[in-house]
Amino acid sequence: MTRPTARAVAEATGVSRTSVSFAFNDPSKISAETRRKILEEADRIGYAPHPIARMLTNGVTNTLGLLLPQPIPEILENPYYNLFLRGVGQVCHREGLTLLLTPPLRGSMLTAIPYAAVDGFVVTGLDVDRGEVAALQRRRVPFVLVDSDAPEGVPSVDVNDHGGMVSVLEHVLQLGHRRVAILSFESGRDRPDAGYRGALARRIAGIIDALAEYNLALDSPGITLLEVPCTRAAGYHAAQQLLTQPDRPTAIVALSDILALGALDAARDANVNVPTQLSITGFDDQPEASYARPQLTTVRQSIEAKGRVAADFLVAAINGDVQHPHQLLHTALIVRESTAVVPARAAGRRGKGAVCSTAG
Amino acid sequence: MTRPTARAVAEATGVSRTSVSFAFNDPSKISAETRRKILEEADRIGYAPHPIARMLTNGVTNTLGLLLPQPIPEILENPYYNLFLRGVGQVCHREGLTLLLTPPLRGSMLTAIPYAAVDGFVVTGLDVDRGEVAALQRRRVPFVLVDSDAPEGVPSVDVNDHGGMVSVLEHVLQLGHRRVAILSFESGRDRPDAGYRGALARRIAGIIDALAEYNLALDSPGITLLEVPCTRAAGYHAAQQLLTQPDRPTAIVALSDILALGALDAARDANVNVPTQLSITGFDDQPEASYARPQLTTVRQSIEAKGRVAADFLVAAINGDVQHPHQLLHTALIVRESTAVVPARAAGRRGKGAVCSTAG
DNA sequence: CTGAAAGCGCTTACAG
DNA sequence: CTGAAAGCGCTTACAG
Repeated sequence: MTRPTARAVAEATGVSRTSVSFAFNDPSKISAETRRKILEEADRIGYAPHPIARMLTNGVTNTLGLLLPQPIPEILENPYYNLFLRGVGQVCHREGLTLLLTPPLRGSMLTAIPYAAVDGFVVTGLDVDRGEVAALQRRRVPFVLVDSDAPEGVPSVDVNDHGGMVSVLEHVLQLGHRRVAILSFESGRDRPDAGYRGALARRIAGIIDALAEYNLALDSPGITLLEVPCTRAAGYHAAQQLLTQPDRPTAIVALSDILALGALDAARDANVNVPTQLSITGFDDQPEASYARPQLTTVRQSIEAKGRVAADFLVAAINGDVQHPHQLLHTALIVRESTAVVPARAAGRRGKGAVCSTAG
Repeated sequence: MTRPTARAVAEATGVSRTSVSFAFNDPSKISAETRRKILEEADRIGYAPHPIARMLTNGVTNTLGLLLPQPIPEILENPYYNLFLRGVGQVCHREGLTLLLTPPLRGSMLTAIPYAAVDGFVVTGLDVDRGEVAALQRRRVPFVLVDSDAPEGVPSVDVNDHGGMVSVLEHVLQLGHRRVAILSFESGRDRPDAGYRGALARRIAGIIDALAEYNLALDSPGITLLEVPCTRAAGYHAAQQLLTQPDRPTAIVALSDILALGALDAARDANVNVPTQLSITGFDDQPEASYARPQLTTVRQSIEAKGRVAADFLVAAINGDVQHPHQLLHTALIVRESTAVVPARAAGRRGKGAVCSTAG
């Protein structure tokens, strides 16, 4: 019942364990006949070199680790990660590597690291504030940071979150919308006052800057910021809430397509026409965005490219490349069918409201 | 630049390597003070026990392997695997395990096995004909077979493919359809004459049985069987082809939702109304099936449950449970909006065609 | 409570 | 072309 070892093959074949190893790893060092005998016996008893012993000796696992911020089932619910995984998977395919999904252990991403048999990590969703990067560096394991705030000495991949957010919000404001709900995914901050980090921080900054051009701010009347879990259902419920408010928003700017699609569902069920009565925008440009009806106006980023570039950087780092490349991928505003000029009635109401408040 | 070892910690702290190991694995065996000193030094130099050395010694990896029939990027394009992975992921989460995605190595699933540092494999999409199972068994690695033709001594999980297929095809035939295109995903057979295997074989058998009730067969006039890659695009193109035929089918029965959704896209673009001019059915009941317009009539199977049960069985096998459970999950016909009685014109034409052929 | 020693299963210079 | 030996880094009975 116990696994066959090289010793068993060696004894049955009458050769040394060295020869058995050579049969698998360097056939040029033994005779063809010896090799044939060894492989035949190995096949017969089901022997293959123990992968872990081999990894220990060779110091190579041929496995890329993907350090995740949430348990695997939650990660896979998010289409974002599906695309990201594909990008990483492309590199795995090209390089002949396996991919280890490494969720947090006892609630901590860092704790999971020393248990993973990998050559390096692609790190996504890490809160990089409190010494996490330093801890990672001390481990002497190659890694690449994605969508974080990477310090100089660490390879990293990001997208132009700030620019993307500015462009979509400008688009909405140009259409005349002034009652705008920002639908954000949860920040993963420990405390509400901890401040935003990484990609989300850059998107929020983009929102603030775009609003400022119109003399608005996050706390201006008519501007709302909601944080919800990053699921279609959460987008649905948040939008449902918003649509029942007396002075409901004329535009919902979501920080993720999945949230925007949920909002689209809610509008349909509430018989609110998009875009004539309500504009909705997303972020990501996932395939779903163009399958939706109306097709979603959104910010395109190539999530797949992000995964691919991150894995490329990791492979380079594993191969001893001492560069620490930072790549910033571009974003682009994709205007489709889900945005339109603010409804006349709402614009009128807005005017009236402004007069009222001036009078009051 | 080299990784710190237990020896380094031991020397810096003035204790033996044994004590260092105990500090991490069995604190009860050393004094609290000694432990504190060791952990402090370990943290300072970034030491943690080498995961691979630990795996070799302990004989446990805390990793589940998922043996895949295609490269990772292709797998992730298929929403089926997303759901399946979630099910497996749930068990990983519950048990505190990581998940290794193991694609074929040099084109072979079997070749990939001896390189993976895992405690066992969930095996999906394996062609179980030619001794693959025997090879797997000889390795003495626990594994669970999914959607295959598992022999008695091997844990396995399947769904009622045959019954599901019978019920959906009966539904379509009862609605009067006699020009029916079966849209199948590719079988992965080496040769066209190799015969179907596993789940696909059972579905095809279900089709044949349902047709037989109506005195039809796969090669009856009006019945078509197409094999295409399992992607939305392939479903689209296949349906596009079918819809331009002179005697185009009045129903498309797809063996997968993703194919059916592609067919739905094609019908919309060809201005063919579903279901009044064309009925379309799927298989799986993925979330997309009910988001689609019209909502898709399909066969429900719980892909997620399949993954979960398979992983449960694997965990049991790893824990030395010597049972070899086989589980057959149920399927159910879900009638929604994409099926309707055969169009009168087509029914008429069919009648006329029959008369003609009799006359001819 | 601590330490010297064996063992997990392999690979690979090195000597023959 | 083949074999004895060291080493990869750890864990854990066992003796002190």
